[in-house]
Amino acid sequence: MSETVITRFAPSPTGYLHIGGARTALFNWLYAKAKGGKMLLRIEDTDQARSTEGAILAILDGLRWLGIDWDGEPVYQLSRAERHREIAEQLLAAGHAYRCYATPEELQAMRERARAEGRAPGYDGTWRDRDHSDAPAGMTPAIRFKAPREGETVIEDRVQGRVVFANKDLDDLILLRSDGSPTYMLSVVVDDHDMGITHVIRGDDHLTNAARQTQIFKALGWETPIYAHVPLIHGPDGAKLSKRHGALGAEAYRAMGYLPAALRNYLVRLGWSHGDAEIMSTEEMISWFDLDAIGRSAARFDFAKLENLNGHYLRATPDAELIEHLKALIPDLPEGGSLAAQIGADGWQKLERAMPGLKERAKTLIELLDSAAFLFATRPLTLDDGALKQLDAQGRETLAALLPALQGVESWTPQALEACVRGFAEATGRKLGKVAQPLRAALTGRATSPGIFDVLEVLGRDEALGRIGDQVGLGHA
RNA sequence: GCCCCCUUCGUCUAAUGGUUAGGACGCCAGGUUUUCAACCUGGAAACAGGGGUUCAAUUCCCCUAGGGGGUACCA
Repeated sequence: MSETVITRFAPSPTGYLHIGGARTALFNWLYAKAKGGKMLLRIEDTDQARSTEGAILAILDGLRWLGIDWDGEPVYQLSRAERHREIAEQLLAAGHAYRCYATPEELQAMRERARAEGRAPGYDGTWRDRDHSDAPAGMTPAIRFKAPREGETVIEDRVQGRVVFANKDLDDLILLRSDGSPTYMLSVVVDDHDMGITHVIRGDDHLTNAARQTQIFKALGWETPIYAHVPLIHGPDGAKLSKRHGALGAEAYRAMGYLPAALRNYLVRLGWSHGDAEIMSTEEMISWFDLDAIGRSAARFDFAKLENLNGHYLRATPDAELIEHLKALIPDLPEGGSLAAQIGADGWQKLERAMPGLKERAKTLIELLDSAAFLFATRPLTLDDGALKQLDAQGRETLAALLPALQGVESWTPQALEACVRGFAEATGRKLGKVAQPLRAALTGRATSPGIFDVLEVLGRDEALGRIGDQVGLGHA
């Protein structure tokens, strides 16, 4: 018998849902699902100066897009400030905290001095034992935690193993700012306790915090949650993820044309593995996921692998579903408005019919859209360099000879069209490629496209013959 | 500076006190082919360095180097 697992994802709304946060959310979600537990969402907005409404929305949207849901309503940490203050008072009354009257300037000077003397830059504990009556008049103090000075604090981390911190290295942190607002360190402890969090799965940038939080839990006489500190994700060059490379929000990956399922699959394999399994369904992820299989070293973000996975998921997704993804995506693209107009109602039908050939070749939805451009192009087509090369004198001559044969095709089906073109090639002693390539260029304006007989069919008799005519000088139709 | 964590092919990773150190992406070659993809076959590619422990270390221990995180009245 074991208690129900309750995890939480606790982003601070100072920016978008970045890739590291997305993976943390995914791990929390998977673990909760794997254990039949719950994942709660807590918005850590206690830094009022940096938290924004827009960031909250971006994070919630990002999670929804990724297909990660949470149990109950999100908890806004700021709304619990009263409770946090109450606990700070309780700590103060119990002698586990004290009032600190040091000014920011004094603290700054203290740090500089410590640095100059080669000591730890933490708070020196000036007000720890100093009498209350020494307090400067008219000043509201901050409340500091009276951290233990002797001994050590041990974290039994499910990922990192046993991590030991000497208490002398952990200084007296602020619990309540002088304006009475609670700090992150206090709020996290109180909220994790009150929300009944059993497992804290988060980035290993919080490892030191786990030690500090453990001390607070102990002072309060509360049981600590089980910790699992996951290594961070680095940029492709191994450096810390920054806005300049890789630290993009979920919506950026969406805009680049990645599928949520592909991103989930990619992310779950960053730092976690299940034998040789690479491509796995969400159900498989849930049934296989466990904390013990999370590695301890940081991973680099590799777009090439994400693209490969995305291509796989693109091919595996039903055509109609891809259409839905595209319809949702287009309005958010830079040229989305004009593109939507260009496609029109009739274009979506053509797109769906051409989808089997299109999705086979694309790595992202953006590529898919790009390769579908010929469907919506209007005559006469603009030819790219590759197409121009195919449509040299010889190519045009071939098309001119082929045109009558195509005009004579009774039923405009891929099968009939293929029979016609192959027959033409054979009869005139040409290799099929010598016919198919100029044809492709004339029909799509490019040198690459889905199978040429499918292209002919999707375009329809009139449009296809018109495009060929344009290239052999019979332009108009 | 101090504290903590990490180190297997270019990248994500598997495995093991004795293996030809496995898979995936990427790359190269070949096949297939109406193009491009996809697909198939093959190939190059790794245990950071140095000490120990041991009959035997990639695996256990120590040191060095390199990388990362933390060190706020941010979260």
